[in-house]
Amino acid sequence: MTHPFIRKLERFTRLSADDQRLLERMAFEHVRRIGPREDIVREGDAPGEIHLILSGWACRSKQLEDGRGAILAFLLPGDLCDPNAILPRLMDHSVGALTAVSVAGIPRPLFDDLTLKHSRIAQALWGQVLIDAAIQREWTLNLGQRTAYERLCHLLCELFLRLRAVGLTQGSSCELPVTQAKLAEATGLTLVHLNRMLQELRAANLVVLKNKTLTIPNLEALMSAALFNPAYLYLNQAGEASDAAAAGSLLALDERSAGLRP
Amino acid sequence: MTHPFIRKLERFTRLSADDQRLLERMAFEHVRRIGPREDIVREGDAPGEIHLILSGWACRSKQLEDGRGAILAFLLPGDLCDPNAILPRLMDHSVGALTAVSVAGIPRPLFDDLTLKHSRIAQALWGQVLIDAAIQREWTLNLGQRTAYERLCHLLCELFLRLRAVGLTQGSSCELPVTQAKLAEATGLTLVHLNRMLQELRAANLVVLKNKTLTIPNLEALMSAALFNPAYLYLNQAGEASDAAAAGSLLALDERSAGLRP
DNA sequence: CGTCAGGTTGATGCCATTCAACTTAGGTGG
DNA sequence: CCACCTAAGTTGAATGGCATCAACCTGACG
Repeated sequence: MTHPFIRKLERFTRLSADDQRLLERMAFEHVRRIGPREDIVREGDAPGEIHLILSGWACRSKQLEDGRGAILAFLLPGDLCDPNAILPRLMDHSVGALTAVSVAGIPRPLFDDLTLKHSRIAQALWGQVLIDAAIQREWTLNLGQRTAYERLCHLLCELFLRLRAVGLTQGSSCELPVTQAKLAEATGLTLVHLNRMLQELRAANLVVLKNKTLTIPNLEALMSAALFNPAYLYLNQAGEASDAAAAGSLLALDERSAGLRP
Repeated sequence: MTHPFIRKLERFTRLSADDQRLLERMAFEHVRRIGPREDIVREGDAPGEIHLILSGWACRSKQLEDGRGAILAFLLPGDLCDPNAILPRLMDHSVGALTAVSVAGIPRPLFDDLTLKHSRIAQALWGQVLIDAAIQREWTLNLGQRTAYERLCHLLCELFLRLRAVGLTQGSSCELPVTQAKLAEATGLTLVHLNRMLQELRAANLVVLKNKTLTIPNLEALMSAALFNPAYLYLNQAGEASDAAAAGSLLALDERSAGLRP
């Protein structure tokens, strides 16, 4: 019974049962709980820990001096917050919690030791970094070339597929615990215009969004409206198309980390 | 007399003289020459080599199905073309030469051996990957939040500073061997509008651009117009503020690689 | 019951696109 | 050497996508 984040790490390299156990223990021995609008890491920090999201949503964000700011990435369970920290560098952006979040905050020395002795684990982690980079490139394309409408379609597709990959979907639905304001920040649109695009999407019957729950009646159609090509997510073929009902993994995750709360 | 790309790699970790020699030999034993509009790596490739740019300009680019496409990054001497290849994965985008380019195409087996035995080198390379990721994030912010005018300012600032970091500037000037069409693709603007922004920049006396040569009379002013914060480039303080005249490194690079041409 | 965050709607205007033409410079062949 | 061609850059006018400003609505909550 492997955890979602471990399955996610195995997208590249197979991890031995030993490696897996080690990772799990490491992660669940350093759980930290973070409230909805708190920061996990702040710009300029010299982070002493590597943060791995266990549950909840977070985002990378960066501000201009005059106050304008953007969300640069959404971080979902299984995602690394600060790969930068793997090599000692200051953060060039912040990571903030969008919902209540539980993260594993693994101290650098421990982490270094882990990756040094277990090259497979190191490799798996670097794989995540490369996927993150691929996603960032796709976002660049998104903002540069797609229309507002396509942009929103694309973002919703990506989030849904990424959630499904870690077993956080139920059929054609998933949680979307973010405000429209946040979606606007992520798509480079104003709140007003994002709202209008969303309504067009609803009118076209491409999405149902109510009570923080997103339902995609026809994923194919949404993907085609978004000009979405999932290659950049490097999902495994069959294995990751499973949802929570099949994997039962969301609960497993939450029970575990909750159990460790002080 | 170290090469620019080696100095660049040392932005994080110090490399031993041994490491440096090894790297140089490795690079210059596998030089490949590539013409102006040729591809270095193509989307979907399963690359057998790691490519390092020795001279010339290249770019990452990605297309949508309907033909729209964007430049996602400019690659300058010292940059890695396909960090993705460090772990075995298909390319999710293409890398094309913008000018005549000479690249070191290091075969994977050799490369793996190198990084395995010399952890410092591996670390230095991963550092580059992380800088690339930071640049990509800044581009996301650029496209999402900055106006067309600021966007162009920002791009020119970044290119100038990155070139200066590898000794490819002369005073306040550098080569800018790309067409306006390419700048438009990189900023998410139309060619027409980019041209107009460029003229505004000229009128404001912030840049002089003629014959593929960019001159920035007042870098401070340009940076301020761009809301430019250089932190994300992770430049060293003093060392990398040197230009070609001081370092004499551009010539060194070109002579070497040219000498190896078949 | 007031307050506040989140969401929705309308009117207006500007930034950037689109379409279309024209200029300039470099290169090639007759 | 000029005639022609093409890539690159420049300019004008009209359109439209998205931003801006400003209300107003809704439900949750103390």
